[in-house]
Amino acid sequence: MFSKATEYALRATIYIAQRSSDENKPGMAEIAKAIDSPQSFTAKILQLLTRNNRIVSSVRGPNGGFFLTDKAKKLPVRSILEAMGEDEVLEKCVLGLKQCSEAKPCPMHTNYKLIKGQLIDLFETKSIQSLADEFENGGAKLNNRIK
Amino acid sequence: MFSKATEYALRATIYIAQRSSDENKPGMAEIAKAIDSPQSFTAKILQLLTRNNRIVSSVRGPNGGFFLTDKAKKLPVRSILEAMGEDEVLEKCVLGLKQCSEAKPCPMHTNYKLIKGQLIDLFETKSIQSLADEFENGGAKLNNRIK
DNA sequence: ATAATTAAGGACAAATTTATCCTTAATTAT
DNA sequence: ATAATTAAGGATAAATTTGTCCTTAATTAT
Ligand code: FES
Ligand code: FES
Repeated sequence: MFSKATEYALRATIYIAQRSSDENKPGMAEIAKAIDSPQSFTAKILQLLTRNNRIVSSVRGPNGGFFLTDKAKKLPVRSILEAMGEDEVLEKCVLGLKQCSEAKPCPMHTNYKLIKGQLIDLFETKSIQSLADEFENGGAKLNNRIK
Repeated sequence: MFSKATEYALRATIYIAQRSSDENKPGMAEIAKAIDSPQSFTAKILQLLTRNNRIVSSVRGPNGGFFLTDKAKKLPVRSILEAMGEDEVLEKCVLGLKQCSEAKPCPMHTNYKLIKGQLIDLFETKSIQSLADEFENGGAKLNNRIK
């Protein structure tokens, strides 16, 4: 559904949201290990998310790392997709027509639009914080390396 | 959601299902034009779908082209995804964990699994024929070039 | 039989995505 | 101030996806 880059972006952001505080900010090595992603590539992705502090914030130097402002934590998950330039996936025609519309629907449109609506709703309603909470409770994981 | 290759595969197969008969079998040029896809690339994709007549059948020579057997028309749309080696998209974890499961759910799992279930159901329940019917009725399109 | 037509298939090219590595800049601790 | 730490950023490479082109094989019409 999403590119690897966006998957890493989602997992990394959720991890940072849950693990960062004023005293403790996770760094690249920790994050990449926790979400099971290639470190250098994930670093590049966090650079995107950090531009203008749109989603993620960071500090350099000893004890530096990444964190989310309270404001950022309240953002809908969809804002991560937007920052990654991949949120059109939610609006796209499932058969790849140039636009998904009632006016010129593809043969799957009538059935798919219901699912599409729920997908959009999910990504717009759920906040980054709410996912971090699921992670914190211990019920949800951000990796599943075969043990 | 799907690769371009799979999008073309879906549109091409639906088009062939509706337009082919014993007397008239659409050829590559016609198909690519009708579904607004690059002809040579689409030809490669139809080669995949034609292997062992899994989904699409073909005949070479004058008045040759592509068609679907009655049996093939009854296949679920998911079988096209399978032939394209892309049906794991339906089962995948939305955050890219190696497996989507109740045992090790990601933070979106609880919400996403409902949508996922509907997606799987849609692709397993809908037949290629039923989509061809929507196209035939004229209500559904397989392209939307900006006119 | 011959020529024309059309899909099959191989080789290759372009574009995009994924990934690594190294240098620079900022910040902190000493 | 100096050294250590950590993110930012540039350059580049590898892998995958998307796409084209040309030759071959099968079939049909004449
Ligand atoms: S037009 Fe295809 S899903 Fe809406
Ligand atoms: S584990 Fe992520 S969607 Fe099921």
